[in-house]
Amino acid sequence: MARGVTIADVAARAEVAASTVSYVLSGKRSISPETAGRVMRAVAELGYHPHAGARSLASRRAGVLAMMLPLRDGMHLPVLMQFASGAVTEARRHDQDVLLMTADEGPAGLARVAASAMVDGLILMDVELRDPRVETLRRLGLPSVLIGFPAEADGLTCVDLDFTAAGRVCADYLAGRGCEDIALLGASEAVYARRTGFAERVRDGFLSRPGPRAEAWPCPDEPVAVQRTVKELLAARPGLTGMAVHNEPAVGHVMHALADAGKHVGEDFHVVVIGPDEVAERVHPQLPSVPVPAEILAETAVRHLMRKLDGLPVPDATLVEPQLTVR
Amino acid sequence: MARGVTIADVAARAEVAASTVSYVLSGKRSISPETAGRVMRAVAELGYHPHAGARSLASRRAGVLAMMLPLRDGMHLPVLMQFASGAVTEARRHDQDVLLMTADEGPAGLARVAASAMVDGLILMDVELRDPRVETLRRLGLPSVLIGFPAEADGLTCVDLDFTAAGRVCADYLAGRGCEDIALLGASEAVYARRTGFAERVRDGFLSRPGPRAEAWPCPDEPVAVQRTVKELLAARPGLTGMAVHNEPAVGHVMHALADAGKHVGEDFHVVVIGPDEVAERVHPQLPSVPVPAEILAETAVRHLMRKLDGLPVPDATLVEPQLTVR
DNA sequence: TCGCGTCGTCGAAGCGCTTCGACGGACCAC
DNA sequence: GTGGTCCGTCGAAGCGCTTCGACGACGCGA
Repeated sequence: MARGVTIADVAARAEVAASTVSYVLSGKRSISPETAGRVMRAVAELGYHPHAGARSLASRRAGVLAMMLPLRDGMHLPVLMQFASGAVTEARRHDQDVLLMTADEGPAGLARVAASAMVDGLILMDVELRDPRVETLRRLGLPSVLIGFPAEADGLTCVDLDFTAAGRVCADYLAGRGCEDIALLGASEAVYARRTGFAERVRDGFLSRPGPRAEAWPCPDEPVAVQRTVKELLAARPGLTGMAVHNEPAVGHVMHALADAGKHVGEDFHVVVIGPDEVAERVHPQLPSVPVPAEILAETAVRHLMRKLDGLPVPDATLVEPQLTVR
Repeated sequence: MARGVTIADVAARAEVAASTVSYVLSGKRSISPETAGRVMRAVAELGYHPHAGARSLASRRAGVLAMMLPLRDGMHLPVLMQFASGAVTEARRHDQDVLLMTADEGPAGLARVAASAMVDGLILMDVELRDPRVETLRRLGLPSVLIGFPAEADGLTCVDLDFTAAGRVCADYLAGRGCEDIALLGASEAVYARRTGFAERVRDGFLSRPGPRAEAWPCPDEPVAVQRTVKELLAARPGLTGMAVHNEPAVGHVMHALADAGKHVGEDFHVVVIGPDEVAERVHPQLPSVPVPAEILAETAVRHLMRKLDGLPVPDATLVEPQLTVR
């Protein structure tokens, strides 16, 4: 491989000054069409790509966005991946690259990438109510967008699924199937205790719908416990005909327990999942679901971040509408 | 936020030349303990982090690895995510960051990051037998490690699960449970047709075990088709008592079909999954599985890549041993 | 005593790019 | 014709770092 084509090579070939090449490429000064043409041709012929380091040094813009993902537990892996994929795709549309960080780097990691001018902005995923990274973020002044809402969100740009609406959509769906007695099988108690954010909001939305009699139960993750919980729920509410499940690992076991209890899902009993499509597709029968729209969230986050980098205004809070997929 | 602490600030505070600071930090020349101590103290007090762009410009090392993931179909999302996570974690141990790229950028993307000196090396995931990126990679001479094996792997560094061994492990497991008549329910025909790599290898490994009577069937992904396939298989092989399933979306439906056919999995019939833990855990009963060891592959890949960057020798091909998880 | 090798440190020269100020030349209005 | 504006282009000055060569100071053997 050649020792790297520099702007000087391009300039020489196009018979202009290096600064002219720079201006052609950035469009920051007007250049005559002939000159620009010659430059562009030279660029193409030489396969020139500006040296990222040099560019970031001179222009104080790295062309890179950092994305910090939670990597222990927390959100569901496929969703995370969709998110990452969506973010990269959208970032490339803005000519940015994406640096992947894991949450275990914590606040120090943020300080590091900020101080080293390695990235221009940051997307922080899976933000918890009391998140130590948020304070660091404020102090660093690094432009950022959060997925999720911390307790004190003032001055921050946050994006998330409208979980309240998601809960309501599920209740609506069940009501629409004629259910008059429904329940939400939620996350485990631990989740409610920890990041008291979306789990509550789903519940509130679910319970807010006037009409059917509704109730919310927390639900553990382990197979046996799931079966027990379902059994108890059915015993406590004999008239139950519909259920929303907001607990991915439990879905398969819920279905099993319902079958054991003699319920025919899709016929005399209705189930809707709040979770990824895969989960809802891989049980029998396949279920309707309200997934976290990871791609949309990612795109929105990147778009907002780019606007901030360009000094444009963005809304503080953005709630994305849930979409029910019927199967 | 301050306008960035530079090496000059550190030098001033430690009362040495900037070059001395640089040498302390890189260890490339010997520095007296006293001086080094003063420098390190200044670094800590000022919270100095070298400017990544400047460093890469001057040293021709970016401190960044690129990771190119397939983002349409292909590998299973959670595995990809585990992989990404493992790679980032391992990369940080070597003081490297990870840039995320998607395969849709294709060869041009490789050329771009290579020419812009944005990254020092590359990890290419989910390499197919005939992969257009491989040729570009050869031409660019960018140090790289592939996950998967292309048709012509000479001169490349490749890492992958030993799929043949994985197939054998499954056959072993079933034989160990006393099964004398077993089958492999594999990927859909399309997968066999496309990236004729691991699907075949699993099959060969599975069939290679002497002992039980064994056979391999391709299997579609759609619920109904899965059920039909299982039904046909059972009809064709009435004595069948064990099955390995190498098809993630199908697992749940296979279980359903087996139940319909009156088989009691875990008792008179045995099933083992080649796929992620989640899939095997979320059916009833939970199944033993041989997952793709994403973290190990990622770590191995990063480690190999770092060795290449340091000019050390690495094996051309590395096959990671499969591990069976019994539940 | 002198010369020479070592060690620790410094200064300066880039790395490749952006950006600022300047400078001809063309064009316009008077 | 003269002066004032643009317009398109250029040259040079950094951006913050690494690295090379040099240079005192010191210790050693002759």
